Amino acid sequence: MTVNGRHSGRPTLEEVAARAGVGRGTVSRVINGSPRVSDRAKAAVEVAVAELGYVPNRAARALAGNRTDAIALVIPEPETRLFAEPYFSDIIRGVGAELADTDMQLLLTLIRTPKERSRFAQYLSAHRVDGVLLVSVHEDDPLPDLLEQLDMPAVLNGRRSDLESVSYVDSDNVGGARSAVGYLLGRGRRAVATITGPVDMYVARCRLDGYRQAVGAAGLGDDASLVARGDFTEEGGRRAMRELLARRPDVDAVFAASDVMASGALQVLREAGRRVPDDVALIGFDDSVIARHTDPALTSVRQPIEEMGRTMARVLLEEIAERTSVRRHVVLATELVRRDSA
Amino acid sequence: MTVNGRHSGRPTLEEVAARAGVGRGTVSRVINGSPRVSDRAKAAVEVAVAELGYVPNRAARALAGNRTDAIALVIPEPETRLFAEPYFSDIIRGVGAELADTDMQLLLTLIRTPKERSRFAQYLSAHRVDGVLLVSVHEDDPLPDLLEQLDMPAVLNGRRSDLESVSYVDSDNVGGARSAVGYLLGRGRRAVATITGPVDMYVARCRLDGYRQAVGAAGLGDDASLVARGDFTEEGGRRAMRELLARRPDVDAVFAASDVMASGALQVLREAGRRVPDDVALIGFDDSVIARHTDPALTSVRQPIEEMGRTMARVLLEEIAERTSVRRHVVLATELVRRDSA
DNA sequence: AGAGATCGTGGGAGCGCTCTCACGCACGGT
DNA sequence: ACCGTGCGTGAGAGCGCTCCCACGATCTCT
Repeated sequence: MTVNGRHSGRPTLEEVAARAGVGRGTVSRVINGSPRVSDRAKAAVEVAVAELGYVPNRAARALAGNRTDAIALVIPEPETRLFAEPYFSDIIRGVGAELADTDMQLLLTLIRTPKERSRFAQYLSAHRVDGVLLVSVHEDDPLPDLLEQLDMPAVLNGRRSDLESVSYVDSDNVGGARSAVGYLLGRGRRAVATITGPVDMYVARCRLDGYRQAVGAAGLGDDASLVARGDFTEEGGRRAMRELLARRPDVDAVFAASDVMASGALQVLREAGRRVPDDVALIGFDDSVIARHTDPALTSVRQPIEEMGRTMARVLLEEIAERTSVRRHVVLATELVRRDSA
Repeated sequence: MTVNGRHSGRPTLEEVAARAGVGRGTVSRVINGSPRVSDRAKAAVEVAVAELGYVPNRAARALAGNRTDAIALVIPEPETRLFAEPYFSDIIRGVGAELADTDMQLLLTLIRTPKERSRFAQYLSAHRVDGVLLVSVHEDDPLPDLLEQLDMPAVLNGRRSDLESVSYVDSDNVGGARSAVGYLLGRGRRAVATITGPVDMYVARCRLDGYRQAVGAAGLGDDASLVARGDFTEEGGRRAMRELLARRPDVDAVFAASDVMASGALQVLREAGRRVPDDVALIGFDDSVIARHTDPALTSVRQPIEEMGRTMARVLLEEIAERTSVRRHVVLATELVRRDSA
């Protein structure tokens, strides 16, 4: 049941050429959108392509053209679990949306063991993708450096530090934290505490910075007794909140650097008999599912995750297209989503 | 520059062969694990491969071998949002784990528009993947039929009906619902209601069936006034719960076919002044993040999602390996996770 | 001991593209 | 009229692999 052909497969370039009455080269030019083709030839080829239902063979193209038309989305596993839940799918949604009109393929690569990491390095040097999207980079992650060294187009989601050299797309963690704390201060709260993430994570430091900036801008001194260290887990949030309550019984607002920690803090506040938001206002970060389901629902800082995914893909495609290795750094704005907890 | 000289790329099969002092064919046999190679030749090749850091060129292999060593994970978009959030990442985690020791690539394909759907169909007929993993099939989804028609190895996550012909991996929705309801009955609840999903979804019907089986087994009649229809949304859960409360003020337990609906029901119960679990016991389904963060935390039926992902991948690989198209149907057990709501 | 069967092996013939080059042909300028 | 100059074009030469066939060497079995 092959169209009218002798062999049992998909039509090839050659067959299209024969049908259109042109050479292989001309068909190739039309397929790849080269301008140096006469209108007549182009039309003929397009007809033949349509009639035969021709679709280029990716492998052949990759082999001849020395490219792959594929990019990898790399996810270091340990992270995934920690993530605010919709994060992952939102990033993918964004990347997918941006890639939809391209014929780039999206390869998913999970890395959870050192073995898989080195496997991936090998993978990269075998040039099996045209570019890499790296989610949730750690400060001590060697992958970005490897990517840079191999001169492989790459875009990080987040960055390792202020000095990040590899291209990245990040959300404005500092600004988000600052506006959350600013909001609390604006509502007359005076003893505004914060529960931080692990301070060896850049993103945690940024949120703490934002807190400090807002507090400083309000003319309040930097009071260490209002800063408790968490670790982005619920239990960590509980612990930090207990600490805060012990140190500063007068606390009237808390900015937690993640919804998960805020959720933990909320439990402790309730147990301690503090009403939220009446006695203590509470703001989280991430605007995750959790935020909508706690009682009261959490006011939280939303990151434009899907937009980040889209931007990452766009930036990567640009970087692949122009072969120069100009780094791009994009920081997207966050948004304070007001609910009931503050 | 490339003919037989040192070119600037990765080592090729040919170079490995030269270095090992054997022919191209022999190297290929070693690489692909063919048994018909002498130990001596095999050792020599392995040394050469290691020394040169040889990694086979995927495109060349695909072109010559007429396969791709890639499978697609297809996600119909409208669904994704509905999903209990960790679902998606858990499936991916499972698939990834199973694929880790293979050199199969995982391609992610989002389908959100009819245009993308037809694009994907074309993609399939161009044979760009060796197999397909299809998440969250709808009953009227034409994709599985297309897959079957193209004779493309495929595994569904869930099934369209009892008569599903394509291979699938599903969780035991009927059994999960039955055990949840059985648990409620076992604790002495007598007016056990259920909030169903949309009845045009197979999974929703299964959970309703499980409910009916448990109620029937307890010798209680099938009481339509205890069945309220939801739609897997929170608002649907609220509406159904109000309905239930109006019809049966004596209701003392509710089995909701999803955590999201259970969360909605919980709000209505609280507003109505019913204590959970004292007055009304409540069980959800999915064991999602939400379940852990409501107050009280939801007892819920857990699906082994990651295990489903793993199984899907394993089944697909088998199906690709043996070219026969024997269908496989795997149903994995669920587990009742007891928390505070029942 | 001879005839087959079996094994390991090398290398030719592609797989379906892209790249490149050289060939016409139509122009413009002189 | 002449010669460039440019454009559109066809086709050869690979890209790096797998498949397959044929070859000699070894191993059976009568």
